[in-house]
Amino acid sequence: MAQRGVNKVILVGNLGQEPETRYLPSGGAVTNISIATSETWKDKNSGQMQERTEWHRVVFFNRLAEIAGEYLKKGTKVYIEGALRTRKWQDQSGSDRYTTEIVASEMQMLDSRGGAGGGSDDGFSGYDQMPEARGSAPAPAASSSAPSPSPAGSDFEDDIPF
Amino acid sequence: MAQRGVNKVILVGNLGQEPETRYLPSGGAVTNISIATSETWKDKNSGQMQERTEWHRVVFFNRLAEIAGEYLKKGTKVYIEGALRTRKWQDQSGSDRYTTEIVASEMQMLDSRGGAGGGSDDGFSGYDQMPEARGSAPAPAASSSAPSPSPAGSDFEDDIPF
Amino acid sequence: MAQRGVNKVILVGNLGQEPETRYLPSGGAVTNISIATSETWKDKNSGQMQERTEWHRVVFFNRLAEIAGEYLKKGTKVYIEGALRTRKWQDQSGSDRYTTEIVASEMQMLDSRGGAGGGSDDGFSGYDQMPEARGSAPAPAASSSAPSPSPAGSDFEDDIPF
Amino acid sequence: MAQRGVNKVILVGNLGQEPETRYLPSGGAVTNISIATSETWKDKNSGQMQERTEWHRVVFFNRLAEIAGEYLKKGTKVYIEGALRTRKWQDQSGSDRYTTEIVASEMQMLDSRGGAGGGSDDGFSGYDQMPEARGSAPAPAASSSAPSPSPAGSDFEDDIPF
DNA sequence: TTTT
DNA sequence: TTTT
Repeated sequence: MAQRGVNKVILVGNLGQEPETRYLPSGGAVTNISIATSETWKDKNSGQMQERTEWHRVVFFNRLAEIAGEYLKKGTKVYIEGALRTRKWQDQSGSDRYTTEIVASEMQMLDSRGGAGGGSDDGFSGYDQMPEARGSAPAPAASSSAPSPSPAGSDFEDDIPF
Repeated sequence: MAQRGVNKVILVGNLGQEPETRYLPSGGAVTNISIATSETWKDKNSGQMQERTEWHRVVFFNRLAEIAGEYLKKGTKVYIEGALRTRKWQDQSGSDRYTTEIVASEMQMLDSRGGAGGGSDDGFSGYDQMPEARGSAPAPAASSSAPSPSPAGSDFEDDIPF
Repeated sequence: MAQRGVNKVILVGNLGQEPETRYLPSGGAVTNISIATSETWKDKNSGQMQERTEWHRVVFFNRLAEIAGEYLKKGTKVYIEGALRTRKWQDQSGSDRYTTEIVASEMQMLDSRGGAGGGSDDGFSGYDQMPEARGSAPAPAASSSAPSPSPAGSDFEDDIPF
Repeated sequence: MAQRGVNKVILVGNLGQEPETRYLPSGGAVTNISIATSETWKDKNSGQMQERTEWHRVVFFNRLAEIAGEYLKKGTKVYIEGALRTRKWQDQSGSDRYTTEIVASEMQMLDSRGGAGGGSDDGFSGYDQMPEARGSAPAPAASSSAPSPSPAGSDFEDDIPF
């Protein structure tokens, strides 16, 4: 609820594999995806182009997890906003391990209309059925949620500007 | 509630004057502040240092507006997260004018404890009483709100990592 | 070169019209685009869905301006990173007017490869020919430029992690 | 130099300990810091306030590394902008480990004037001597660098707006 | 109008 | 003026 400091991550990348959704004892959904970003540069010594791909583990909770699990696919390009979280866990030998993930609070699909006019027999056509959403807490039985910046009431007229 | 595209602004700057709070007919608070950011560079021709200050109009609604109106002061350094909104209005001659503002959805005071050891007889000491908050909609009688990134439930233990 | 405070804008939206490129006396290119972001919400009173579209003026300089002018088209979805700048100008009656723009420092095209394997007879296939770039200053005869986050040298091996 | 996708992190937090600077064989500086962000929330079941602190490993290269090593101290509040990078390394038993860090590309000190009028006998008074900077690549012998958004040339007059 |  |  309250934040001290700022912990914000913004990613745009493509899913490297299908999302994985599981359910907590509380019933809340948890979906994990892995998305890639990459950078290329020319090596100063060899003059050769180099490429480096970074993989990001992203986790969604609750309603966002359900949406992500349903609409995201391997290869989908997504915009993700979230926060860094490093989890501690034990490997088989009992020693501590740490994994850093992005806990998503917002997601938007960036691919256009489900594939150039063809196919998509599940009827999903891009932005029509929930391809964007705001997150909520992974707390037990938490509901989805989502307010914020948001529309001006009738007290503030807002027209097309320029 | 739903966003198509991303419209995000992040600012860190100082208030140029005292915040101004007013109330809508609905009872909701609206606070305006103006904050400065600046950049300096060396002019290529003259070799002289140049400075340019940018002023940003920021508007808060509802609960955030009350907090901003109460805790921010002229000179305060703040972190603001919000969205761009261009409002249309008419000047005295009836011609259209446009003003672009940042509708704040999150705010954090960045100054440390209440001001150089002196005064501050209201007992406010920096981070102790609400110096950070999340926004909600300027809709009539909207409540404050605030979900997001958020705490891990007991299903995910999270300790100090390194 | 030096920044006091933070002045950052992140946008993802579609161009409402073709980019407009012009050249400064110095020879530097300047490209303007207008991109839309929108939000929808259910009105509390009427229960009706509402939509509000926000239009953002974005300006590119120099190399980025050339790339934007060449590759962006009406309808293109783009990621933009930049800074807010409010310009003062005089209208025909000589009175002061202000226009707020986003001075782009980074741009990425988000549309996928010109349509699922078909067509695209101009040979442009998405990411292959410059659809992303970093900006530089609008200073006279400024060159393009662009370092930052960046690749790890051989001192830091970086492989695929998970 | 070129980015495919977006990999951006924005942090505001305090250093948990003194920065650690070392030098690569190439002569380039590398500074590591650890900064904390935290969030508090009320537990739904117990009604108790909970707090969770997240620690972020941040690494600076070259010129930024020198500045960070010189000016940042334990407790300093900083704004960091950077990119996520997961490094692979081997522990003593030879098994693979991964560490995720933020490679800083921009840094700003947010603490005000060196301590409320008192002390600071090194003469450092906040923003006067390099408390903000942009990063460059960790490549061998890389120089510092860094342009971007940036000042308008004389072709664009930019005055105080409102 | 801030801040350095 | 875009997009869904």
